[in-house]
Amino acid sequence: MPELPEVETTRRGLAPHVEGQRVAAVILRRPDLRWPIPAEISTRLPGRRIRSVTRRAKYLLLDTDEGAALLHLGMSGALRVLPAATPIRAHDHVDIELDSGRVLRFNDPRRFGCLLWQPAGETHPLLAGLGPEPLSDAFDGAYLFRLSRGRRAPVKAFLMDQAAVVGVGNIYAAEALFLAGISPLRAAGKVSPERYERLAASVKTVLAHAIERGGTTLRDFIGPDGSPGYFEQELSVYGRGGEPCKACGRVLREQPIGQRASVWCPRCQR
DNA sequence: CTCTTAACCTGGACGC
DNA sequence: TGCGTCCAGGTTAAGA
Repeated sequence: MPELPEVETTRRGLAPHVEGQRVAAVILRRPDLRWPIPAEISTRLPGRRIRSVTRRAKYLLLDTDEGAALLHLGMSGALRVLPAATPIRAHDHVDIELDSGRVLRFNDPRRFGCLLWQPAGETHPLLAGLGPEPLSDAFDGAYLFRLSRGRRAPVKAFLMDQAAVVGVGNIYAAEALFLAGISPLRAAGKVSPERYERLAASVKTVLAHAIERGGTTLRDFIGPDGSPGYFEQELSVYGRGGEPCKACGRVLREQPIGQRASVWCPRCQR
């Protein structure tokens, strides 16, 4: 469930406890997540020092000199740093034990997440086709406008396409489109350059603000220290179908777009 | 290419 | 209390 802000919140919480630590052991309790966990996680990771914890799109990378452990939280995954003796709970699939005596524990009820290995100097195939980071300078209105020409899919689906821009999921796509005043149903190829400037700026604003708040906690998400995120208190449209628009009072419309629940204000968003 | 659809898996909420 | 149904923050694979 985590979108970019939740993954970034996880990264920031993890980093101080994980960076510089040597991996003492890896315990796999459930070797089949979305994909089987490759042998390298058991053979290459133990004994290596974790140089840094980085993020690309919604993936987290534990970087070592030999390569990187590549983690995705899927819809329901969570990473926590815990004392080594912490009792195992349901869906605690992987432990990465650290020299500090603590353990990095991966819990994922739905098992849509993954734990893969990226050899040093290589780019994992899953990372190869990703679009730019939304908070980078490479992502702006001109980029969105150019890429969207000729596209007939709804702009909301375009915005959630990780090949177009990474990190924007169902919550923040809805919020950014509201902030930009653009209907999620509008064809991506029919949005003007001016409105794409507004959309790019809205995406950056919404994501940066959500990161400041520690992400959005709806059901599953908890930060690495066990605390919830506080951004849900500021959601304008997501999850508010049938309720009044906070800007104009009009009843918010709800309708699936691309098989994802979508909410928007028919007056504020055109 | 672009776009749509089904599928992966589990738990919680809701209606009867 | 129990059971069936629907829904959920993501992503890929397959097909049109």
